[in-house]
Amino acid sequence: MSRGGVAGASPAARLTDRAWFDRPALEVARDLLGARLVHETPAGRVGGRIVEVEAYRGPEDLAAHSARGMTARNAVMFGPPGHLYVYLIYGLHHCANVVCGPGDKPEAVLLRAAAVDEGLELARARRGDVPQRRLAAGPGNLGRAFGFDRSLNGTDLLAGPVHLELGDPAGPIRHGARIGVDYAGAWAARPYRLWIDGDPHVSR
DNA sequence: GTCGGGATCCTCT
DNA sequence: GAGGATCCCGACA
Repeated sequence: MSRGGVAGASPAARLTDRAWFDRPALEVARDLLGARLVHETPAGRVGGRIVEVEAYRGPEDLAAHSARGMTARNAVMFGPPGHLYVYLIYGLHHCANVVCGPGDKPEAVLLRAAAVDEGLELARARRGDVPQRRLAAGPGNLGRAFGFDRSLNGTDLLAGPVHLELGDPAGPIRHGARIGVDYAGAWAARPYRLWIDGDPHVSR
């Protein structure tokens, strides 16, 4: 049942199985809850447990960037799974997605919130003086706390500076409508936002 | 070349 | 709860 939890004495192993990402976004989203996200830079490491995500389905999902076909911006979504798709939103915030599958299907999981438990000083230097629970609450804040920018777009999660360590969620998983995608009609109401119930690090 | 909108966040009221 | 910040990207002429 365990997917390699982080609670044990030995440190969690880096996820290096490409096939793990080669699944529908909803499956990957569920398994990302409780996993750790780590970004290593010359300035240091920032790591944290993922507590909130949103799944974006293939091109039929009108809320997904892949809905209008491949462009220079979203090309990473159409590439192999297990890569990072980073884009700038509102000219201010970098949002990070995990590209998944299955196969060539351009699905992805938006990382919305994490509980930072490593590199707190570095994360605070990037975010300013905010409570620990808010360091990476919301996709824009998460991107800033982890030091994500467009130079990381297309990064291989199996070999690059950003990687994942699987773990189990510390509470029940809840589902709800995605945020900020009202333009997508009925797709906006689908319960593709997943979070760990009761976790104080969730964005809303 | 120009224009308009966006998977957000923070501050102020 | 409302509105501004801020700029890349895509659509269109």
